[in-house]
Amino acid sequence: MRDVAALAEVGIKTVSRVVNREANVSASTATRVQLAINALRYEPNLLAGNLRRSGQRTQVLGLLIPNVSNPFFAAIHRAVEDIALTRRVAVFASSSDDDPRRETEIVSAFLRRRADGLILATVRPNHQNLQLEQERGTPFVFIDRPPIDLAADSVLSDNHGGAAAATAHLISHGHRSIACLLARSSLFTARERRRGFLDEINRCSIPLPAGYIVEDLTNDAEAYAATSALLDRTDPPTALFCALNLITVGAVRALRERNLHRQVALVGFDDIVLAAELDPALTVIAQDASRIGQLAAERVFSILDGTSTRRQTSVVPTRLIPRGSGELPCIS
Amino acid sequence: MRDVAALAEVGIKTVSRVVNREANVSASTATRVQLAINALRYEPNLLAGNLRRSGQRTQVLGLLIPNVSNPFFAAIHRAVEDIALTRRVAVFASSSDDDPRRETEIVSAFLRRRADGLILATVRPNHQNLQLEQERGTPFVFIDRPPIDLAADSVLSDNHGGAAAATAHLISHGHRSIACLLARSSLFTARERRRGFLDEINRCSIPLPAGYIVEDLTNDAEAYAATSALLDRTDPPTALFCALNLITVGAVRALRERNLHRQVALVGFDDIVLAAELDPALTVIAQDASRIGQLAAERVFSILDGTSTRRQTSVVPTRLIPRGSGELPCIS
DNA sequence: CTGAAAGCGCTAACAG
DNA sequence: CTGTTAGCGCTTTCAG
Repeated sequence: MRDVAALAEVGIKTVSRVVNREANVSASTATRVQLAINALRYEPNLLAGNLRRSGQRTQVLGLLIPNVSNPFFAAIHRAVEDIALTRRVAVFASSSDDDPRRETEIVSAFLRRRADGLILATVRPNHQNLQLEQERGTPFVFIDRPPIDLAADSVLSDNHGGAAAATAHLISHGHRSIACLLARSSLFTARERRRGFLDEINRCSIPLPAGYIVEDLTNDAEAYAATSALLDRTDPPTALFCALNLITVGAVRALRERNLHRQVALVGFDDIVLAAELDPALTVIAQDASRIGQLAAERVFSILDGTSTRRQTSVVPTRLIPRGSGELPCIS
Repeated sequence: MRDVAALAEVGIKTVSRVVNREANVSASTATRVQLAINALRYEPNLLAGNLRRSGQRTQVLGLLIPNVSNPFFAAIHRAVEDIALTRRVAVFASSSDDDPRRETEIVSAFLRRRADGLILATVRPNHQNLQLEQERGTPFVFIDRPPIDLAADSVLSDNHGGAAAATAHLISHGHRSIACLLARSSLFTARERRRGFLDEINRCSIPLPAGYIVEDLTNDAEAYAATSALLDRTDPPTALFCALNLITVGAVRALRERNLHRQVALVGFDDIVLAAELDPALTVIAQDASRIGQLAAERVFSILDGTSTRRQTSVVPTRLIPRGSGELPCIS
């Protein structure tokens, strides 16, 4: 900036004014400065500027998700990025692998870099450590999973409603023998979907044999094994509710291997690429990832702007997409 | 930091030493400082520190890709993140939507934030604007697509080899009537895959009717339409080479709609979730996205470390995964 | 082993 | 309309 000022033969503050499009610069001076900027290919140092700038804003958001390459969370990431871009804010996206230690490390890295706000899909069992930082004015918005012991904003999917809708859908097609495959029960989403499933099962007085609820599935291989075991029972289920996209993939593989994919009904949670091209096409409960990301980012900015009045928890609706696999009738 | 120093009753520089694990601090002083840090929940301001720190490193990388929620590029992102994490470097990931203007905007935002290095999947027709910045010492590594008129490192897939292998595979299964569906020809990858396809077609003296090469497909809907048109010809192809994951999705839909999916062979470029569960399962040319991301990140750091001797272009091999759709014999 | 002074590149507050 | 001075939070340099 000093070099630009020297070349344009003005004070350093005038350069600052031109760069920040402040008022009180004559047109002729402004063009002279702009010429110098172009000649020197000067890019202002945003970091240095923000150090002194009012509010100490860094124009940076931190986004913590289980995996940047998980389609659901990548879609959230994209939505956050789009909202941030309208305010010229950049986004740090990091993968926690659902590991609490890694999460702590990453959040600390965001804080060291003075991110203006954080959007977190957390796995930590508590969030007391964030309270002080929150009181200092850093907005925290929790997505997909609520904070445990911290009063903070959150944006969640309607996990309970979606799971209940999936279960009701299977029941309405005659099924009375429905198994449920779930992710790690330490995850809020897994517990909520379990609750939705059970509530509907109980409401309709559907019997639930021991072992029909399988929990703590972490990947498609485990889901494949669990589905295989279910199908090989003497009392196999006639329908499956798969409460996670990766679980659906594993279950489909097990069904196809036994040539049962046209007999055993299936509803998955979360939409998947090519789901419509399978035979039968997959019936799913779709989550609105874009909406979640959008709401979370808007929430961060409204807290930053002081527009947000009080803490909110938003629940984003899910949508049942019938495509075939969930409409297979009960044949036994 | 001043508050910590006051509480621990030491000089500010001593706090700095403890924070940065520098030598020359007595154990007793160190613990006193550490206690104060914990009490105040002090997080050092990395931005302020980097302003003066030698080398002016910000510990930040900028990653520009077409879309953070595209599975191929999201996998690259994840790999870059993992390499960066080992050096405590954070990653800005931004989506260009393959829009040159948006790309320019994003690159400039990275530069203003003084990213230590940039990894770019570019769509710009020229890169002269980056030359000065490169000479100033900022490492640029191009992924997926090489820079046009800038001497810089790049990490690419073996597009030509993969496309040739796909084509040879179809030919070896008896096909003599093969259509090729391609992405925007402004993209390096599309042109290379076209070249691979054509080279193999010519090498084997396979006839190529007019219209068998469809270019500039941007999404699955366009691919669906283009495939439909091909299949409705009086001389329809017996095999398809789909040079992009989204194109494969659209083509599969068109085939299934006509109930031709078990007759017309198909090889796709890029692997897809559920590809193995389709009927027939999809034969694809898989790219090694993780490897691309890993190599690119390592390259950035080796330039930063001064370890890299001279500019390199790495070509990451592709791999043909036969699953069924590419092995359908020619029946006409 | 410890701390005071200077300064990274920029903006805030004020004076001309 | 323009420039000067101080200082953001930290690291460097150098003197105790």
